[in-house]
Amino acid sequence: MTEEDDDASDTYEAVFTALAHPVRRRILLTLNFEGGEMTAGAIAAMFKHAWPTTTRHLGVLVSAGLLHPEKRGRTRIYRLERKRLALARDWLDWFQKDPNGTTEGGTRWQRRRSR
Amino acid sequence: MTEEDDDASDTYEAVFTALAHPVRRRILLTLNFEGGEMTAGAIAAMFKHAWPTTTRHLGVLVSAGLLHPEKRGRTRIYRLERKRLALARDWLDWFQKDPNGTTEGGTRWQRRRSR
DNA sequence: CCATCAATTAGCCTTCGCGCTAAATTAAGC
DNA sequence: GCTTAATTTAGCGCGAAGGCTAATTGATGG
Repeated sequence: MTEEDDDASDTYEAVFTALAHPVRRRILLTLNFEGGEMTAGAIAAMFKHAWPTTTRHLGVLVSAGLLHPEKRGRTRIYRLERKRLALARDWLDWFQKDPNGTTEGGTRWQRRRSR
Repeated sequence: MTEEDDDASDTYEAVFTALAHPVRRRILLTLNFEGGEMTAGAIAAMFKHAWPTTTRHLGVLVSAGLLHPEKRGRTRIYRLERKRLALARDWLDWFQKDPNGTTEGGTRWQRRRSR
C-alpha cells in the first residue's frame, strides 16, 4: 500500500517535472500537432541549441513515460504517449470537482466545464 | 505577440514547476480537501521537515499563482486558486482531442472521458 | 570496408532547487 | 512595553538540471 503510493508519487513527479521545461512542452505540442510521431532529427531541428541537449530532453520525456522511442534503421522515432498526459490531466481534474462528496467546509462547489 | 507568448510560456513554466514537487502537490491536494483555505501553521504541521522549508514551498506556489496569501492577525492564510490549476488542466487537454481539426496524419482520434 | 549520416554518450561547468539552522519580523496578550 | 507565538528572511551547502564540445556508436551507400 505504501509502495503503491510511492510509485504513484514518483510517476507524477516524473511527469510534472518533464512538463516543467519549455523545450519539452514544445516537443510534446509539436509532436501532437504532427500526428504523434517524429524522428529525433526533426525534433532537434526545431531548436537553436545543440543536438545533445535535445537528446537529453528526449531522455527526460521518455523516462517520464511521455514519449516512446523506436529504432528504425539509423534514425530514431519518438511517439507521443497520450495516456500518460491524460494521467496528469486527471490529477488536475480533482481540483475542478467536489473534493470529497461532502458539502462541509464552507466553499461552494461550482461545476465548471461540463464537457 | 511575441511577448504574449513569452508570458504564457512563463506562466506554464511556473505552474508545472510548482506541480513537480511532491510536497507542493500534497499541499494543493490537502488544501483542496480541506475546503480551499489553511493557515501556514496547519500546512507546515503536515510535514516532518523544518517550517522554513514549507514557507519556501508556499512561496513557489504563490508565485506560480496557485495559492493566494492573506494576512489575518498574526497568522497567514493561504487560499487555493483553482482557476490557475484549470489552466494547466486545459493545456493538457489539447492532447486528448483532435490537435488541429484535420484528419490527416494517420492517427485515429479517440474521444475519451465523456464526463 | 571506408566514408558518412543519425543520434547518443561522456565529461565539464554553471546555475538552481531544496534541505537546514539562526536571526528577524510582526501581532497578541498580559 | 515585554514576552510569546506565528511566520518569514538570511545565508549556507550539496546535489541535480541543463547547457556546451568532443568522442563514440551503428546503420547505409558507394
